[in-house]
Amino acid sequence: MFEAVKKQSLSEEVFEQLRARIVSHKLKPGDELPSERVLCELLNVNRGAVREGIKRLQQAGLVQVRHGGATTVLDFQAEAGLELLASLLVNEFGQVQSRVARSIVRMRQALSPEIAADAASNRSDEQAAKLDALLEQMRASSETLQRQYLAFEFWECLVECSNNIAYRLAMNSMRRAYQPILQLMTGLLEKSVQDVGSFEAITEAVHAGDRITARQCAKGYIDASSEAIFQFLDAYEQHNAAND
Amino acid sequence: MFEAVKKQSLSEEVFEQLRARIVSHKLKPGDELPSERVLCELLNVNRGAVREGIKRLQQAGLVQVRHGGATTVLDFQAEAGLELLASLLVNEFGQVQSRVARSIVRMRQALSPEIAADAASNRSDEQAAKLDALLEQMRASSETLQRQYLAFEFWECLVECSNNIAYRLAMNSMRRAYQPILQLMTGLLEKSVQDVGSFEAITEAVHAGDRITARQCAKGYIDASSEAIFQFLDAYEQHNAAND
DNA sequence: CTCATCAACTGGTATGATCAGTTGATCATT
DNA sequence: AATGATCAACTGATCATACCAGTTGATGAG
Repeated sequence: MFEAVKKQSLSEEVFEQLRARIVSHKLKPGDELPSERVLCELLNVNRGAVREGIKRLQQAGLVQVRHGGATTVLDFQAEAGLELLASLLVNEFGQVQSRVARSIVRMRQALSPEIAADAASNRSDEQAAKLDALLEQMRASSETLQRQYLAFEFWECLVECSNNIAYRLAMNSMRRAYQPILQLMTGLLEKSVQDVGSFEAITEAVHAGDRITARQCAKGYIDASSEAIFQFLDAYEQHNAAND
Repeated sequence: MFEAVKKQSLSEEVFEQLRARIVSHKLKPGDELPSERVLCELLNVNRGAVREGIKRLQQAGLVQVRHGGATTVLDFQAEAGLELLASLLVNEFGQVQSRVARSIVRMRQALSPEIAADAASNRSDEQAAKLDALLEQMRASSETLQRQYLAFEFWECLVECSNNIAYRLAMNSMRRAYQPILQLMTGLLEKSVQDVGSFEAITEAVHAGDRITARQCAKGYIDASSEAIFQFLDAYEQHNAAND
């Protein structure tokens, strides 16, 4: 019903504005940012705010700062890390970039079977028990939305089972990217979420430590769910193309 | 021969110190950072420097800042993005964390075949030509080290061919992590790098747009190379365990 | 016990001065 | 002409000191 009022600090605003200009290529790699003192004037904020915003750009791999020289824009495709996905998925006009969406779904599709396989090899007993608990909740749940959340939790848990920190961090980055548009996907994933059987099969294989079966079941599930999204994106692209 | 002298800014120093304490769990999730004014005293720097450092921590997903309240440490395993890998691979004493190394190699192993498959589907003609050029250089090259660099370039190019921004950003994050210890791996990868045949087969499949073959060849190559690293890590772990 | 108030924290913003690298023009030396 | 010193004019980096704004918990009136 209610939601927390958004309040953005000045440095965040600075970061956002510059980030948007960079990812939209209004500022191209090699371009030089205005000097901090000039940015203060342009954005009408104090220099500290500008510097803090730039520090974040630097941390995100979007700019290079050199003492004494100008701050230059980097090629984010070559330099930035996976967390930039969240910035790329939705463009400046609020439209979902279908190419980015495809990329995310595709990467998830590529990783999921291997995550399940590693989960089967590496899970601890408590982790396996947690999978069981989630499965039980899924069986008991009737609402689609809740089921979807449980499905995501199930995957998070599988990632934890895999004992692979890279998988986990990558999933964090991907989650950050699609979280804001999750409600768009409800209904789209309805069919695959109702398929509790796949989750049961995966859980069983993970319990048994059966890599092969875990991988296979996960692949079956994730391929179907990915395909649904790809088809939706096809339609979405055609719709956008028609409105040009 | 020569290398650029390193110089670290104060805010970077602040960031590094806090980051190290967080990833080493000296500061646990939920812990509160000292107030900015206190940190100034402790670190003997200006408050601006402290704030800039904290902005970077915030950007990295390591802390949560609340106006009026204390800055709290987040659970980086649950919150941070993939670029944190670089911070995790080497611990505070300069030792490589083999669990993290395994994670990286495993993720690379999981992604590479799919990258090759997508490259076969999506490559442009110029990208395919670039693969050819790299392959030619590899054939001509005799030094192991140079070959290794070319091999990495080849993979970067494949990622570019895949037209998948998520793959690309993920690879950036992983590269940042292992780049600093690349020289440790020379020799380890010697055998797989000398195997130009695999690269030829992948290139050919990508040219032909043959997803299946591209995936298969890539898998063959990456599995062998990963296996070599895993065996090394086994030995490395036993060596470390023996010295306890 | 409830609730308003307020003091004492916390982070956020503002200003202005100064330190410290970088760059390019200038000019004397070779 | 080539080299290297010097200097002015940028750039970012650091500092000190205010003050604004949100949070928290103790205090005290009702």
